[in-house]
Amino acid sequence: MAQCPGLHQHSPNVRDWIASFRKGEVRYERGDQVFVQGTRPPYLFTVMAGVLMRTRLLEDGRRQIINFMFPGDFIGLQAAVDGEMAHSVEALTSVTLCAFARTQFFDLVTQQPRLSFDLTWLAAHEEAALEEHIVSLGQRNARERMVALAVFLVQRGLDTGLAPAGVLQLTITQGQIADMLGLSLVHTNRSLQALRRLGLVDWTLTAIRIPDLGQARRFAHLDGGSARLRPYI
Amino acid sequence: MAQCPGLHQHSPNVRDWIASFRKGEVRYERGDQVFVQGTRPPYLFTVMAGVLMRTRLLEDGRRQIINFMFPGDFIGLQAAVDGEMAHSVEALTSVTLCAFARTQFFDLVTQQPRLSFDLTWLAAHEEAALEEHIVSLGQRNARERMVALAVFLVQRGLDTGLAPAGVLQLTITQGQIADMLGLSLVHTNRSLQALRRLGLVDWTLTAIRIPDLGQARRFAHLDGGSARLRPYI
DNA sequence: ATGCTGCTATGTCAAATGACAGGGTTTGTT
DNA sequence: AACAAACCCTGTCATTTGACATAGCAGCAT
Repeated sequence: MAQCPGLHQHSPNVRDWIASFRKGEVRYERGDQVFVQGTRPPYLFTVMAGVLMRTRLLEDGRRQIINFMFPGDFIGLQAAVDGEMAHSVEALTSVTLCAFARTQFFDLVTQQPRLSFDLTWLAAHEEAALEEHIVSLGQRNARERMVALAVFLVQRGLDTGLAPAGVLQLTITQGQIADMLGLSLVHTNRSLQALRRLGLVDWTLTAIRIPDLGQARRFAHLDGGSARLRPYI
Repeated sequence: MAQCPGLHQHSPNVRDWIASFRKGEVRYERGDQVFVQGTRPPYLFTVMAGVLMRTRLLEDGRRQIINFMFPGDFIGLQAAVDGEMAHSVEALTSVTLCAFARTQFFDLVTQQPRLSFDLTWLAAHEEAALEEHIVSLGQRNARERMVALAVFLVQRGLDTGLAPAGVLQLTITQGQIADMLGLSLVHTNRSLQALRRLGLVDWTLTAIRIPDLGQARRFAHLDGGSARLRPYI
């Protein structure tokens, strides 16, 4: 199993069990849909490398990006207990995923206490991330939202070793930023320019650069997040 | 343990284990803080009766209401794995909670596969609810958001037997609605009046009335949610 | 009665954000 | 070279939402 800095390793016997449980690795390229909203996926995944996004479509075409997923994240928890997907998952970079059969999910929770705890840990932290996103959408204006998102992404990049120099190399279009933050594309563009002029965040198509993380955090009214060791399933 | 319609019951031995695990019942009145953001609570809770809300404060006084909690919900998952609360929890009605020691949380996940699965189920559904809320905040305008929230609350009321006649008796101020939907109080007031005039939702201080649930769902671009049997921890 | 508190309502104006329309650049394809 | 497809950028104007100030109304204590 691939090593990834920032993620803890399991004991040998847990690793054995994982090895028997997993159904192999899958690879997707940027733009590929891993899950499609409304379908019943037979497999669940763990992200081993790459970045993805979780999106939700309304019937009239509006799209909301719910969150981004980094190495270590579990894809399909909701499908695991409900069957049908309420959102889609799409690759933002080349990704490699580790696949599990959905029907075995119950066994995982039941027979592997340690993994079950890790799963709970991941679920709790995903919830915390969504909470933060809700605070952004509800209370912060366009610029604050952008800075908050940029800080979040760079922080996750740092945690998972994807942003070694404090610069996250990740191609996200302004349209995607707009759909994540609930803003129009035009307003997103203007706000990004403003932040660039202010020297707070330099966000281009292919990279996010934050000159001063502390200053950015203060601007967006974020409390300093401490790095955490994420579990790996 | 109190019976609550819409929640499934456990087998006798699981009930025994729960009985030994729980530390007793607690009662709070409207306005009481069950958890305070930034503290490390020694207890976790299950909601047995009543309604609460989860809120998040920014240092400059802005407040975001994250979600509402109904009977069957688990309070403190994030504190269980992290220790420190990222949000506050406040009672909206008289509530009775079932308390567990936080230090025993690991035992619950480890030793009770069935309960561990239920916990995962609850976490997944809480995540889905937050997802829906994010879609509201990001993509829906003021009126759509309000209708979406009203439908969500009435649906949860129906599921948990709190809204027998399709009318949810629950006192929520316009200020709270505003803080939930990320709108100003004044705009919330005007939008509520508009919805009342349109006959879509009649939301007063003490009750939410939706004359035609299907129509309301269509207005807010919500897909019809099916009732689910929620687990009880 | 008086004042107080928390909540809902209204009027007026300002600021944030969205809609539409069009132009520019890069990249890849034929 | 010509074209097309994605992007990013800019100008102008409309709409949504927020800010501020004020009034009314019920409950409640003195």
